Amino acid sequence: MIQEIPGNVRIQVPEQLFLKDPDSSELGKRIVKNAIDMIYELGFENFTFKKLGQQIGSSESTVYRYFENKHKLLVYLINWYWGWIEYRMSFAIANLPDASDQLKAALKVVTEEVVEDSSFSHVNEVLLYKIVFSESSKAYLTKDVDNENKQGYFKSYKRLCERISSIVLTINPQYPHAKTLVSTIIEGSHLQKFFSIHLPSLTNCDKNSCDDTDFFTDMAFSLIQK
Amino acid sequence: MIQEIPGNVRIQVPEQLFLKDPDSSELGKRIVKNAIDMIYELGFENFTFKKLGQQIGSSESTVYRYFENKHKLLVYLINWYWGWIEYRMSFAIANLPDASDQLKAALKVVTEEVVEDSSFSHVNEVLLYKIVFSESSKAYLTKDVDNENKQGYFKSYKRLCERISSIVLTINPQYPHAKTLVSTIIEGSHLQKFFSIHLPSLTNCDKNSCDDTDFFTDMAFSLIQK
DNA sequence: ACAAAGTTAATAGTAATACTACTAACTCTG
DNA sequence: CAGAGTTAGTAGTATTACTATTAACTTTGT
Repeated sequence: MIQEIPGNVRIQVPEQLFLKDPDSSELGKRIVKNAIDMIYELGFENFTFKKLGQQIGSSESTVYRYFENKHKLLVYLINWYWGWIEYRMSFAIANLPDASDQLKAALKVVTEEVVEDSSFSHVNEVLLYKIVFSESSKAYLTKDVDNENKQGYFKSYKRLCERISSIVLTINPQYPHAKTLVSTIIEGSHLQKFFSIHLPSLTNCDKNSCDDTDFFTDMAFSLIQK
Repeated sequence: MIQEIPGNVRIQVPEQLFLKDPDSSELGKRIVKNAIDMIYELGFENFTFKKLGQQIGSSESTVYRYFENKHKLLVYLINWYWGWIEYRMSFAIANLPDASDQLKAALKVVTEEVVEDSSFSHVNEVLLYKIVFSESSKAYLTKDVDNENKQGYFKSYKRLCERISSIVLTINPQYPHAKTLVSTIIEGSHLQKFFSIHLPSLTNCDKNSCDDTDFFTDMAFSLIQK
């Protein structure tokens, strides 16, 4: 069940990722909405600003007025996604007094498949989830990653990992691999989802119900409690 | 310690990945050797056949005679890498009667950093390892993955995972997540290596001694023996 | 020995992509 | 309603991925 997000909340994205805030105009929102549709349809490599311009009945350079290049647009989308996940996680763990319950709830939000569009925004979260698990590593697997990291391109992701790691450390302050564990779980869960669809011989997950939440939750607690 | 590979052994790569076997000529070997150097130097995105042609004192189209495009060249290199790893793994587990010892040895080969060039071939394994952990997921994260999979582009990788999974199942035939566990470990180990260098806040691994073999070995045995 | 056949590699392209400079038009402010 | 600022479209350029053609060299059969 996806947490309903109230109308007065916006997912914040680091402003160095856009030239003009796509959230500030109708055209900007259409750019983001259609970018998600098209990256999902075509894959990131085959997606171009020219095609996007055509799709929104405008021109290539219009898109360039919002985003410097398609790589930054991808990074923008991924930051939006992690911001959204962190928001949902905050709700999921709110008022849970026990750290183990918090970790369970957090891992559920992070590893569970997104199947429902929360429709609180112009963003289609179901498609964005599919983009994230099949394209998001391209955001950091570049030669420019160190520079981009310095400029805050991965802020949202790092903050989310940091928050979950701190729950782990609440459960066991002596556990020395909290960050390694959390990043392995988050990326691993996306990987399994991708494998279940495209390379099924590499996973035990089923295409239709890739339920790896149990697997990764079990992994976390087995390793922490030692 | 890297297993010395005798001169009469060749790492086999599926032949649909090249137009002319680069192992069959001096020029082909120079193409592969320099491709590894340049992909490492420039990153896969900035690497082009034109630049490679210049590097080897030849032309772009010469490279095209060996490889259909740069994506296939990357897939070729990655298949070579996994073929090489499987070869080393075979040696590492040979004559070990106990399945748990076999798994330990296999995970060591798969997760340990490659720091020594075995110099049995024209391939620089240290650089190739760096390419694999920072570029290899681009080989399958494409829109054409299903088709490429059918054509055997990921053969070597799948065979390696299959072999390690079967060791897991020897230890515990009831364990239902053998394949998920193995692919999570292999990809996770590369991810941690990348993070330790470029996004250190996402890992507890150290840049200089990213020793995640213990972490992943512990993970495997904790989950299997339940 | 040497013509025919096959192999190899360089030249010179094309189409598509990523990105930019410039200009026209519209809008907001005093 | 003049002038400043904003927005978006046209028309480019440089680079990239890839291909068609041709020239030259090597091998093979008689």
